[in-house]
Amino acid sequence: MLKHGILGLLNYGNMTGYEIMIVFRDSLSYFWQAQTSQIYRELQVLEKNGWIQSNHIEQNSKPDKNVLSITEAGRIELKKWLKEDESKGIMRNHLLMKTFFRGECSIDENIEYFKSIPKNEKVFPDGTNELMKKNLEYQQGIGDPLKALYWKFTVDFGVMYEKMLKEWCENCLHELENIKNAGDKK
Amino acid sequence: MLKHGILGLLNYGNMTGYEIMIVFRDSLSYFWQAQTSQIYRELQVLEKNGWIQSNHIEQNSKPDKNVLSITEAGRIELKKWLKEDESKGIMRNHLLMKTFFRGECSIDENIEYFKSIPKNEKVFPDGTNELMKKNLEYQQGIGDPLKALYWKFTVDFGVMYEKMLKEWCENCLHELENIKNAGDKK
DNA sequence: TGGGTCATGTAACCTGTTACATGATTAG
DNA sequence: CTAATCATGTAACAGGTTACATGACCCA
Repeated sequence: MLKHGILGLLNYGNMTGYEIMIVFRDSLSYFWQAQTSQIYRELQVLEKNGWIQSNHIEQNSKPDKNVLSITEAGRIELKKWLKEDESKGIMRNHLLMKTFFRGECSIDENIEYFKSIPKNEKVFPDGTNELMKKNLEYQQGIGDPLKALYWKFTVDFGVMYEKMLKEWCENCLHELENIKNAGDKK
Repeated sequence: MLKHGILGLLNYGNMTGYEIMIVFRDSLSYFWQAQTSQIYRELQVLEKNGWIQSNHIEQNSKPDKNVLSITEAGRIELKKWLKEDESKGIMRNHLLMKTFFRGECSIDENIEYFKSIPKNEKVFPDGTNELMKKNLEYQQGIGDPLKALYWKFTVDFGVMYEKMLKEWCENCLHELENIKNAGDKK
């Protein structure tokens, strides 16, 4: 999946491993995190597969760099990946795993727990405005507003997710407070 | 994370690796999938850490089994895990990664794409009723309705998530159809 | 002179996936 | 007779995390 993410970015234009890392950090990190170490490792694999080419460029006053570009085989692979619908529904939600076992804690502790989630589990730590600004920058780099639309869709998802999470916490809190009050009256 | 999930289940009662796999498949798989191979490997680590004990039981007419039980050290570890709030917001959304790069496909293809998502990305492939039934069974096994409440919270989350996903797809479809119609008129 | 940016990675480890292997019983 | 259930795993590989290493330039 990361392989194809990198491939997709290189399809927009040539980049160094470092620049790929920046794009991940600024624009994709709210739904996919990638460490530099992982990016450089995947780049080796992508090159071995013949999906990308690297071009060593010497620089003065800065370290040398490897500029990566997507190959024709890489474009074919990218299209192939976009067409297939795995639809495996891979989900690994750390938050729910912890929630599942909260019965071990007291109701008061759990009320605090659900109050803290919307604060801690922010999808966009710097807000969506920052992200939209970056989006616009990249859009100008790409030059195709239709492509940027799909970027926006993923941000929309994040916004809706954050809202849903807040609602869920409120619902859970109501139920817990009802139980607490019922217990107090007895 | 899987380690602590297993620990949490063993805290409800003694189980074999096989039974842990069943619980994952029937009750947790909509937010966490675990292969048997992984479960057995983690069980070895848990035992090495002194968090669980295994008790070999010979059976006639069935293969022998290892019944696992949580130790005092395991209970302490479980509580510790529940208290700490990593709040790393680890998110790795395959769906959004693919959406992000949909600009490579035509609008018509993408309309089909967003129509297919609610069908393919079902959180509960067998519906929530099945899950609630299982939940009730386990609840009777545990004997504590308050603990089952947190199980229900996680199901609530799944229901809300599925609903949100559907809405998101509809929003995306509207935007795409507007663009398509604007293009047709020209 | 110290921290941030640019730019590259390696090594060890942990976690998750896929494929394979065994073998008895039981229900259709 | 065949498929499912019970019950155990191993091996190899893929993907993700953490820690470390290097080094120059630029700005305050």
